[in-house]
Amino acid sequence: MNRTAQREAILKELRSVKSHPTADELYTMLRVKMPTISLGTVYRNLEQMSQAGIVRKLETAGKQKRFDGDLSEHHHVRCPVCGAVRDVSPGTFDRIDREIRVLMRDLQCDSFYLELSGKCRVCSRNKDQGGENAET
Amino acid sequence: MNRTAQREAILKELRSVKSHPTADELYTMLRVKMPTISLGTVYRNLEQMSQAGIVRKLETAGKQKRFDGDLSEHHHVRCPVCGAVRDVSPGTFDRIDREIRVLMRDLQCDSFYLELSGKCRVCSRNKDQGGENAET
DNA sequence: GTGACTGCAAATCATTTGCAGTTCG
DNA sequence: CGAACTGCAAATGATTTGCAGTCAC
Repeated sequence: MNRTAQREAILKELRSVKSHPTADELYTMLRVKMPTISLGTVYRNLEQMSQAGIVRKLETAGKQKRFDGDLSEHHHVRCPVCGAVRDVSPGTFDRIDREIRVLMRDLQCDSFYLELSGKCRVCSRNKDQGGENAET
Repeated sequence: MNRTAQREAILKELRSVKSHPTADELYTMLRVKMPTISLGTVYRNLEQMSQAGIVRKLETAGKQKRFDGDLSEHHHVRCPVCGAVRDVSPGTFDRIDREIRVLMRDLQCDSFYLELSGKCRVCSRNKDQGGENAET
């Protein structure tokens, strides 16, 4: 894998945010500093880097894939209304993670994905009920 | 919600299989008995019935949504190679489920989705390595 | 030099939607 | 009858791909 300005910018941007952006969001963010970068390039590099294990492609529900530059083991909470994803403090699930891994052996599984669902700050505030634009 | 032949056929078919089919797979299966049904109708009804809580739309990874006619609480194992989904025997995770629900309170979450990843029977057999058509 | 990479545009895939005609209650 | 529903075809949205030119090593 070669070293290119685009790839480095993508990785740097992804690592600098906590928002688990989609490819498209990342593209928008990147264009500020690098106006000629193309969406295709962003997709290609994210795919490539997640194959290489440099970034993580989240297996979230919702149609758009989200990416995470933080490779440490941790779980996510996804807002069912707007789709935003936030981290669960690492450690919170340590005990549970261990127990799950034990069961995985019997089931011949080698990994798992645990996603919690809970409204984000913004969407809880909008208590105007909330049947408008739900995802999933 | 009206009662229509199409909707009943969809529900019956979904309940009769253990495969967690995609809308498209269901469409193919249904055409045998009901050759004029349209894919749009299958999508519309699955969405409608999952809203109504009659069927479950799975939050699996992978681009195509999968549906489950079994409403009982249980988890799934997804084959990372072919995307097939199978059930984990109910009960297996009871203890873990309870523990997760306790943590959910603190995190202001109201549900969670746990998906295990493990090769299905067919794909494990194909030990011709397996880098061909992986999903995710 | 040449293989990896880029921007761009067109293609693909899953899903959704508009519409005109049907069916259910 | 009027609302809910259907088949069909066209539209949408996310992601992928082909291509011709460019850059890294």
